[in-house]
Amino acid sequence: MASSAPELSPRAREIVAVARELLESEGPDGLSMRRIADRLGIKAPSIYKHLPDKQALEAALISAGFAEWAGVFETAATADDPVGTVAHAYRDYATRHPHLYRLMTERPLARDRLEPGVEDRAARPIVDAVGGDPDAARALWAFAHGMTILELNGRFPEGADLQAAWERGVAAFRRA
Amino acid sequence: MASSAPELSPRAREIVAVARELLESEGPDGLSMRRIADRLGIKAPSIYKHLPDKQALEAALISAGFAEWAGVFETAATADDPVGTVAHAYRDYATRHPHLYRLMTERPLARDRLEPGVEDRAARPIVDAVGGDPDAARALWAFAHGMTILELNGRFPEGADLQAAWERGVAAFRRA
DNA sequence: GTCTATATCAAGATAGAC
DNA sequence: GTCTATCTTGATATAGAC
Repeated sequence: MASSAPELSPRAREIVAVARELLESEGPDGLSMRRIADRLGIKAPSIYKHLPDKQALEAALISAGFAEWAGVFETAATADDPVGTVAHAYRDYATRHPHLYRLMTERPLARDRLEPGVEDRAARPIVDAVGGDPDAARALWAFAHGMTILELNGRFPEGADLQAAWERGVAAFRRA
Repeated sequence: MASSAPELSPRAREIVAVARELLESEGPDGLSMRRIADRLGIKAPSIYKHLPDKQALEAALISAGFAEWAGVFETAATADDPVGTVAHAYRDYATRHPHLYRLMTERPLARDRLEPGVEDRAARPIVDAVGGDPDAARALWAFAHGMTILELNGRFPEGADLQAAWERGVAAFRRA
């Protein structure tokens, strides 16, 4: 049996909130126990009285991100053009939260430390958007993630028309 | 003007060869100056007599990877089903060299330290495969990279039929 | 071409006092 | 709930002798 995340104390929640601010404003280097403690006006070891380790902190941030995905995608999946709207929502979220997006997607997931069910809740609207086929949903997700992360990494050529590339991919998946 | 990579001495090439073995067999942790030196039977500082810094080492590995991509994709792009064949070649390369694949794709590219032209040579066959449209090529690349890196990161569910997901995506891009 | 010694930095985490 | 002091680990890189 997976263990799943324990409830967080109010103080732990404050710490997670500060961690998120730091991650979003300064990137992964901001997400160190010392930097978080500095921002809180305490010392790094004190954090360990409220959270067992750094993974717990990251898991809380990732769980929150998935919950936000679920909300955004659920709305998008009910639109006239579900594939295009979900893709747009995906890109929009990643653009607004690039560092959190990386944290959520760039490494293996410690699923047993997440809030139970959040990952599935985030995924379901994408399956719905393509009409219920999980294989098609995975392909669409791969396209959206690839566009997103390659753009975040500056991997497309200087003058590339990424809007056009998104539209090409979305059109392909809309048809299929 | 970008500076581009200087020629490597024979000894530097030996170091790069060992670095590649270590990267492929042990992953990114194997790619440390100390581990490379150990394998060569020398001390880490000695490496700096042959290569200016670690970035030079990585750039050499990445340039080699792009050159290999170019070779594989050029063959694939001339097949009956260029989109499917290029996608298959892409997945196959990443499966055989997962750690090098990560090194090549997961971070911003230090383009001015690469062997000039290799990146373009690797990209051209993909553009050819989709009939010359760079936007479509970028979308196809994003799909292939997304499938690849999400699989490497263990992000698809346990029993997911990834072959089916690849086929779904390829079919969509073949049509478009 | 290689060595030793060292600089520099930063990270996560623990023990135990208050 | 927070502190100080410390452990442990790891990395890239430089100076200068041989």
